[in-house]
Amino acid sequence: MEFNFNEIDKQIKDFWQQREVYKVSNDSAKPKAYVLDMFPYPSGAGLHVGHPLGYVASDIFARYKKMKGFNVLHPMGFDAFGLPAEQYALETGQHPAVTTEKNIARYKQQLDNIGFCYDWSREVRTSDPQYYKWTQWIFLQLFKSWFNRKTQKAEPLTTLIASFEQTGNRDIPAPGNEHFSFSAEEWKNYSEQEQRTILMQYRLAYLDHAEVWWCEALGTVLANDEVVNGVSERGGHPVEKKKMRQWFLRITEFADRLIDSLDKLDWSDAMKEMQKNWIGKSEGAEILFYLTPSPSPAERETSGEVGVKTANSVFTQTFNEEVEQPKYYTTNRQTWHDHLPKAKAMRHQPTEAERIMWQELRGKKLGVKFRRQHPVRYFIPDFVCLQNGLIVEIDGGYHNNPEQQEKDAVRTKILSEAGYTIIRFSNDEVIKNITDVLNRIRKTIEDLNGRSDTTHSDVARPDILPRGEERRGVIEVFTTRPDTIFGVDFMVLAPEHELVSAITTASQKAEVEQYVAYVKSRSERERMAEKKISGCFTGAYVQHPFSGKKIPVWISEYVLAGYGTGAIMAVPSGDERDHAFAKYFNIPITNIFGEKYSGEAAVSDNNVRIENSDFLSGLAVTEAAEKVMGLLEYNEIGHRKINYKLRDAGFSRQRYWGEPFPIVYQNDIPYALDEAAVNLPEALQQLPLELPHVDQYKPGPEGEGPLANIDNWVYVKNNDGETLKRETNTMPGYAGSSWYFLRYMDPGNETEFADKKATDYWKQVDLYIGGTEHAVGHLLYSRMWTKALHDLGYLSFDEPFKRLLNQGMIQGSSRLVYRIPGTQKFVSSGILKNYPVVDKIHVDIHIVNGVELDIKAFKKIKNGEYANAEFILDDGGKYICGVETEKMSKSKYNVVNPDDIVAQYGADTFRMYEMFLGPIDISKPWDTKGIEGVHRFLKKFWRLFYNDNQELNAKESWLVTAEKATEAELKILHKTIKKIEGDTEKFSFNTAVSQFMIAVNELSDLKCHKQEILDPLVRLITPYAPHIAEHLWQALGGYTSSVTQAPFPVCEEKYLIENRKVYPVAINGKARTNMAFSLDAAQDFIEATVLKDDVVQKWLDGKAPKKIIFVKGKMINIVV
RNA sequence: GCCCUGGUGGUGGAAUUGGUAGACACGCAGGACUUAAAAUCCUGUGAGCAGCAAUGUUCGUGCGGGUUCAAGUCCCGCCUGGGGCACCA
Repeated sequence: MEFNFNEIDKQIKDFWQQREVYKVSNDSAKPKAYVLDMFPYPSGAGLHVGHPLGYVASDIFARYKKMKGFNVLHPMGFDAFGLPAEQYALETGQHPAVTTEKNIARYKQQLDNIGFCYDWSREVRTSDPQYYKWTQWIFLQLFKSWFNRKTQKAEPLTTLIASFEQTGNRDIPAPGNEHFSFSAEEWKNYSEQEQRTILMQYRLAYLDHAEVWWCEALGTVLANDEVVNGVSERGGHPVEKKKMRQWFLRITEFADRLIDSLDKLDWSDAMKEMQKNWIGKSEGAEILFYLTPSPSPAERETSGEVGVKTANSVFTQTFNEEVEQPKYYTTNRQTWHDHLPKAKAMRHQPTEAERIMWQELRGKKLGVKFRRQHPVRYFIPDFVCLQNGLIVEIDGGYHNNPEQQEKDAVRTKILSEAGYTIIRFSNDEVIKNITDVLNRIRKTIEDLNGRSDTTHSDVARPDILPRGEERRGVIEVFTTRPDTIFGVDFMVLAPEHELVSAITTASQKAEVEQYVAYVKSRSERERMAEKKISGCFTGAYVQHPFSGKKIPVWISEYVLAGYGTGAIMAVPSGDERDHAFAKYFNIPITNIFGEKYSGEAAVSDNNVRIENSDFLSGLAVTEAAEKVMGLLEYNEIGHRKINYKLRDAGFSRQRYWGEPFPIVYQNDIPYALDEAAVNLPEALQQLPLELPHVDQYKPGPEGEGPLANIDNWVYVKNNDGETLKRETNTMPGYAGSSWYFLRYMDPGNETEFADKKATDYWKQVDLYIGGTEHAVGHLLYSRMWTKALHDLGYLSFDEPFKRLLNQGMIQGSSRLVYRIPGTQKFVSSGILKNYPVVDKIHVDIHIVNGVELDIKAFKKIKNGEYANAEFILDDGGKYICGVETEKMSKSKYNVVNPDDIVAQYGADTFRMYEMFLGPIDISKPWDTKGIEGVHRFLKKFWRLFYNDNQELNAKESWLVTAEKATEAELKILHKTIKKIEGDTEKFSFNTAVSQFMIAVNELSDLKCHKQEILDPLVRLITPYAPHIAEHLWQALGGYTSSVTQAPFPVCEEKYLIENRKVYPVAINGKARTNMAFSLDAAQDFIEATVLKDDVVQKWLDGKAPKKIIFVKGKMINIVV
């Protein structure tokens, strides 16, 4: 009987379906295993051969675990919201729900063709209202929660509000707005609107502003993907960045936990590395640099610290130009605001010495007005007389230690540079001899009054900073190398930094604006990848906190607004990009590395000593950094800071086909539908908030999504008759995919996203298989959602995927034709070198035979766009296409449909061939050649059971006997069981397939048709080739159960024991001969025997061996 | 640019993790069966050199160095393919 795979596939599928062998129960005495695939987006192109690679792997593993006695959850579903369906709707008018439904039906059929063991009763679809009801619900949990940094957990907002009412936010700074503080009293006095604005700064799902690509011509917001070479992909229209109000998830608060709990996970190091790098934790310091008037011509000439005019005419400013002087206060407004509460607190708890001193100074007792604990610059000195710039400080006894003195020296220096005079007294002096102290203060006041030119420029106390006003007068930078602070030669702000327009001088204005406009058209990636250096001087200067040097402030696209503070201190001698920038713009470079710095390249080595750096000279990098950070903190001009590359996740899309937000706005303040404050009718509070039907998918006004066009949906009336506005954005693709693995556990639940009992039973996904293209995005978001749900008490675990296996991508092998630009002439790839400039055009692989183009078919495609094409053929008279390996996608016309392969070779061949292609985690192009080998193997396997002569019927051709198996046969079987089990456990599926081939080859050679061998062999191959296995299993025993429920065979070591080993014998590491020895032979005996060997003798050539290396069970090496 | 990952015969890949490089397949060549084809089976197949041959011998895992008795595997420096870089999923 012939191996008729098509018939077998069909029969076996029916057999499984009738018996519901894949139905999974949440109630079982067996141990559980959860094996999950990343669910697909059902695209219009259908499933291609790349998708099943991971699915086959997980299916094999799931089946294997089942046979090993586990209750296995192995579900499948669809990530059904997304941009392509909406694009398609825009083009054709077909509703995304309709096309999605159609695509899903096709996907399911394609998946079933391959024989996966999914329990379809657990299918989920993210676009199903019964599913996204819970996506919306989880969103609201995030909206109503905050991250408590003390407990490192998400908590309901109620705990935050309780804390505000008790102590204000002094101990709980708002993420990203740490300077903003209020008291309990103030909190209670805020209006509801103000309170909600504050709460928004804490919510895990919050509103903020962010830039999106905006295309005026299309009237829509575009995805990065839709912007190609700086213009829209559709139509090639210009695009620019536009700020819009968007939802965000505060994933940054979870950054540390996302890093730390990676240790608990069984993921590849590469994957963990990628996640860590994405989160990008780096330790360093934030440092304040105060703006200062530009240096005088004299300062410029003598210091030589400022660049001169270059070819790029960046220093076009003339030296005598009047630069607008910043207005000086004792400190800038921000610092004042930051310090005032602290100063007040200090006033209330004076030390004994301070109390005595204040009694003597207050009320102009010395003739001048003193203030106590009054912020000046970065400090809060004890007593200040603003009239003549005198500061009186009282030090504790600890100021005698050298470290403290050094810190104070810096403080004194900064204040002196600002024009203040500082006198210090110790506690003892004040307490024991206040008269003497006061005399000295009087004397100093007299001296100062006698001085005609009081140089300190502070005039008055500043107003308290209004809430929300940005920091002015100071540039804050983040650096990971505070040790290099004396090497700072210039500052660079991101062009979109909020201070840029404020600090730019009149003469630089035009140039800066031009540069900012240029950058606005550039994507972040372009900016990072750009090798060409560009930038622009703002005309502004800041003052170095330690040296007082005046430092020019530039802007450049290599500094990104979103990272750190959006500003850097540039140290050309220590940073490659800063170095290139300084060289390009001719900015003088300060060398702080001595001989290590050649003048040609920045010193990237961290194992150096800092030189030419005042109090840091001679220190190693880490010592210097510590010292600087200590000084910065003590003097309040900066602080240690841990910075993350990770940004909060943008969570809105100006699109139609996604989950609507269960949010309404009242007076522009967002509320959850069910919040009492907005008083919506009961019916409007219910989830799901269904996506309304639309007939048009055109974007709404002002870049809003299509939902904004539906007035009768957007505007709702509450019970008080007020009109509220709905959120018109929808959620992004990753919303639904961030928690779908939970829904599979309890897919039909109407009252919860999943029953706690179900999540407690299935817990984490034991094995998650998917492509590396999701390495960061999806996995990071899922991890965050799981953590949040765990913290809020809904889950007992806080990591979703215990073990992760990344399948490599199956790439397409694209075919290209080359057109001479502006013509209809196509050049064969063989003679391409004669035509240096050509357009590359993808052609459908189905009209290419190997690499030869079917010219007739080509002329017919695209409605005859190429009907008149001419071809410049190569010598063989053929048109040979170019070949490129790239992602398999519809747009590249390189998609191979698994259905075709299954029809031609059967599902089992397809499954095993995908596995045989190579290691699961390696990317490889799809290539059908070689599939014959796997198919032949299955036929050969079949012939162990049946004579495949077509004329014989099943009974006549049956070969299996009840004969007793030989030692040799048992050895083949058990070695195969061992290898398959080991390979399956470690996902080495390609070598497992090859072991099956070896076993079948060997058994065929032995003409083995014995049930004793073949019965376990059939069970062994079941996970890999379930259809043929089921058929043979039924034929073998007429079993009533399915082989998929049979036990996996067990390897018996007793058949595998070897007592001899053929050793390779090497001379100087090169194998020269083989010699067999018993495994328990003594080393002496082996060495002696080996040396007698003819071949060894020949290579020894009479010389005595220097050394003999014998590794038991491995090899023998003789060193001559 | 940054992060991750790969590079081994004509091709896909294997190599117990430092111990005989090329398992298992594809392809190709030769042969058997057949009127023929398909299917199946057998033999050979990294390259060079020597030899009628058995065989011997040198080279060989992207490139250049290094460590080691021994390197595809470890270290340093390059070249190069692929994936990701936050609105494709």
